[in-house]
Amino acid sequence: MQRPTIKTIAQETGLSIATVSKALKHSPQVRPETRAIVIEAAERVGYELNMHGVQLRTGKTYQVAAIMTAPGPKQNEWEGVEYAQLLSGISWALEDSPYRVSLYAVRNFEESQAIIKQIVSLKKADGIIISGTRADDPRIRTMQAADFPFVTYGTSVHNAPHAYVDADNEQMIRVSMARLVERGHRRIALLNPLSDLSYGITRFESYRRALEVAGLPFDPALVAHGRLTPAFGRENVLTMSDLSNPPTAYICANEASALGAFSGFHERGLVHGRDAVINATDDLNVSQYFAPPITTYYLPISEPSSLLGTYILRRMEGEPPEALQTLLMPKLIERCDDRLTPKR
Amino acid sequence: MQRPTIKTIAQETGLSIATVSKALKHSPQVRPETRAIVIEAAERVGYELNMHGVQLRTGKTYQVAAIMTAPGPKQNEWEGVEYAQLLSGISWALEDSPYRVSLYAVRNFEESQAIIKQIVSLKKADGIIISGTRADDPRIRTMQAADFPFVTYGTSVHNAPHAYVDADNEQMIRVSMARLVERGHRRIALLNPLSDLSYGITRFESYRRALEVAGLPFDPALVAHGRLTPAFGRENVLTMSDLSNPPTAYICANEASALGAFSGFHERGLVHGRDAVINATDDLNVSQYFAPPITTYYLPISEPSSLLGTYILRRMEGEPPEALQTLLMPKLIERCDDRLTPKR
DNA sequence: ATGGACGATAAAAACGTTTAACTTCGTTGT
DNA sequence: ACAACGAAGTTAAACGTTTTTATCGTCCAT
Repeated sequence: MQRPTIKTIAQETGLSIATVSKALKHSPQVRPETRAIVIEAAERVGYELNMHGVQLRTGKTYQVAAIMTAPGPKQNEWEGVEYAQLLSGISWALEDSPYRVSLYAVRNFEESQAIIKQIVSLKKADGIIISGTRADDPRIRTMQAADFPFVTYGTSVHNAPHAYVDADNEQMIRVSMARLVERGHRRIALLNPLSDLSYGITRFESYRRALEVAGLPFDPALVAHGRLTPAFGRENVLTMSDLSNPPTAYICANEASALGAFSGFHERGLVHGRDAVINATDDLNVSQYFAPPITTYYLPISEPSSLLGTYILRRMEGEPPEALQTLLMPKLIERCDDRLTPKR
Repeated sequence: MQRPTIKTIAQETGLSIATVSKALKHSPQVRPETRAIVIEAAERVGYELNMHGVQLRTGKTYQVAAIMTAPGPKQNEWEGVEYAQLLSGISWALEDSPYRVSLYAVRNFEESQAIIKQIVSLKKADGIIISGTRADDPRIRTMQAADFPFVTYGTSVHNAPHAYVDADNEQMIRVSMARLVERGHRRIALLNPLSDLSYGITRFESYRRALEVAGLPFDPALVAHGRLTPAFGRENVLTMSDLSNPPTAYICANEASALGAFSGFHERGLVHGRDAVINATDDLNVSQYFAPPITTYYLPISEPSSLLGTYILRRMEGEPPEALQTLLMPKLIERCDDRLTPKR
């Protein structure tokens, strides 16, 4: 038995395939009674739309390309693990649509640039979702130049307005800094993402402004930029704690670097809460299991990811990008007082 | 300017589209000189194969469905994070092929079953990769009944032979147990995955056999089955350490539960290496950052994931499943002596 | 010379859908 | 009474491939 097509239904009902096609997509050109007959026949024979025919005819792919930057296979560091949840969130948001998530794993920025050019020029997808945006992101320019629907996880600074979802890094750092200063900290370290990433810049600028507001000096030795692995967190704690005037607080940009920071504490014999404290941003709800649990800004990854999904759908429907911009404020979860208990 | 098709090349060269098509796919029916002309013209006009035409004509989708079971969006526990690396590994393995990874995120086993039936019956992909296999897995039966190419991450017990990749859980537990027994442990806890998962059963059976070999009694109170979240690790340490005769070693099935176990240690005031030790399986190389670092069996996730990719390719080419079965032995990384230092 | 085989290319059909253009027929307005 | 119109369908073309079948020389054996 062959799989039924609209032709099958046409024969079954005595109508033409054109009418069947129109009936199935609720065209006003076909009478309700006729449509009912078609629907009935379709169900009876177990008809399912064959996307290949549609794709060839319409040129639409019904694919949303998710570009995932992950370090190469040799790189066995704990990085980018939140992508799993991100992808599933996007996938669920598209669940009731005809769109599917098509995965493009790339190793670095250049590759993502090349892939995006290819997707855009060869129309390998109808929409693109990217992350790891830069302040001035050439990929965004590529997609905008081709008028190609896309949503970014992360903002950009110098690009024309586009659809995005991001955590409110500016506010997060501002609040975080004020809270630490209020608790007596004067030397606060910032473990930041790579400095070409947009949110790295946002966080850094917010940090500097917060220092100014608090009347504290800026010390470049207390700021590190890098790939947010545990190794990064560990190494920076090791070097910064060796300073003559070491930090009493570390703000880590994610849970991986926070874990690494703990490892550095352990190595140096530092006690959390006595010698210094660690605060982090966490979207996997994992830092509650650290020993001790730490204060975090928690943004469940499911929120931005489902937004990314719905935004790309709406963007592909033609909604203007300005209407599809959201900054989400992570929730402060205070698991520590974060005041240092004086050594005695 | 329209995108060039084989028709464009046909006009350009004065040949028919049939000849062009054959030339491009290296059919022996076309003369080398003719082929050269076609290739030249194709490059000159910038021709790229339009997959939609191919798909409609041949019925092939050039999609590999990756079924990813992740807890629902409400469930904000750290679980399944290794999927990110797994997916990128698969994606890279398919890079030089015309195949793409199409992501299907599901919330539970039943959903994955439904999705697979759909993919198989509606030919929404040419191959499927699943994980979380059960001892007797109905999804495997579905795919085998339809003679549909697939590879599993994880073995099965009662199903007909199929392509799979897995860690050698039997050996891993056997070696792990022998090592702990040798170091004086008599009460060894097993924090195991859900008992309907194939590797949960493998691990459990290996555990029981190892106890027998060592002449140790089996105590059901020392075995827990569950979703491998940090919460699971934590809770089991809390309850097991309250036993009148608590375990002196915990074998955790992944890094998430090991992290949770540490959290339980912290809560109960247990010191790693004095009161008990934690060993774990780790495929993200993260447990080296625990405080203290623990002994783990490390299998870089890139290995199984790239194998999954190449296996599904070979399976789709018609290679028999028996040739596509691999158990990978994780590498023991001893970061602790794991002998208890006696309290004094 | 004739017929057959073969090698190289062309013609045409097919995959399943959408959609522009056309037909048919009943209704409406004048 | 008749043109104009609208509603509801139909016809046919098109999307870009692959593949079966047909065509046309050319070469070779008879």
